[in-house]
Amino acid sequence: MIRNLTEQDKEHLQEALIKSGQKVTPQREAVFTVLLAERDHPTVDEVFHRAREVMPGLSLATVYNCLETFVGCGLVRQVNHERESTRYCPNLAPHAHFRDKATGRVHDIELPPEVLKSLRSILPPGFDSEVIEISFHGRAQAKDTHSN
Amino acid sequence: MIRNLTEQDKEHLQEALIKSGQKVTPQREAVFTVLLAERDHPTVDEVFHRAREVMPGLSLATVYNCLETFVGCGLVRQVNHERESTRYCPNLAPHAHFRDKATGRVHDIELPPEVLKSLRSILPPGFDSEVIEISFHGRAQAKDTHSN
DNA sequence: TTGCGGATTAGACTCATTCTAACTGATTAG
DNA sequence: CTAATCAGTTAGAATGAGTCTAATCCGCAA
Repeated sequence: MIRNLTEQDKEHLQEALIKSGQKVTPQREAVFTVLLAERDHPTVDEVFHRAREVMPGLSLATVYNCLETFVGCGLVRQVNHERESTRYCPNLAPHAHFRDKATGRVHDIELPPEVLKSLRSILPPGFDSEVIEISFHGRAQAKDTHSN
Repeated sequence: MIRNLTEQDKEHLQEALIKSGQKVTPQREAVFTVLLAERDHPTVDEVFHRAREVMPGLSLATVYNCLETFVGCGLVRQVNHERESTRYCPNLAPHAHFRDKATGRVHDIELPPEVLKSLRSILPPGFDSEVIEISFHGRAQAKDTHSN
């Protein structure tokens, strides 16, 4: 299930870490591998259990640390919905999230630049936004739209 | 600072509560009054302390209960930002939120119908959304834009 | 007056997340 | 080499928002 990182992914990880002055460690590789393997917006706990299958000694604190590091160097995004546990997503393209009321699943919704632009345009002068979070909440009757 | 409800607000509260089969109580009036008095998106704790000034015996659990009731009957909206404490907002018109990085303040941003529409249009067929949450995060150099 | 049911209360509890302090292991300095 | 340094990891304790529980309150109807 959890296959190894491709050379490309490995380089991507290395580059991002080194660029922000951090090291590549086995734990970070394991956590990153888990994130890429199944892009279903896992919680920290889910990442923890999946990564443990590959690296049994891994601690929860480390998973928190790794994920925070990845967020810090722009490798992954946090996804929050109401006050549920934070989920993580390696999709870096600008996108919104759709939270399925029935299943709890999170789907990525592509966000065309013109929509993004029209959103930015509603900000009054003097407001400068770096991040825009958009999340839908409702029902999806879609078959398994690979949630990414 | 905390003035009493206007007749109109009182009726609004009564109507919403009764319509969903619940009672008007002094506690609910107090909490609602606090929400209308200062529309700065207070946390539960802030509401609690403000309401206590007027009703010293009020318990935190009741504030949670009241706010949940209000959300349930559509009197107020919850505002969540990342995993910080939930905030409450009596502005019912469709609007987005702008979270000021520097001050932590939340400002309401009017949401024109055409922008809302363009947002809905990015959902693939089969996705049906009842709620859309939009939150900006950045810096506002605005003077005190009455955060509502 | 008695009983019923919704509302309120204090305090215990949960659970995601953060913190702490000890430990590890690689790299650098002497 | 050997020691010092330092980022990263670890287990477990601490935090804190929110929820649950069980007892009590209170207005209303029989």
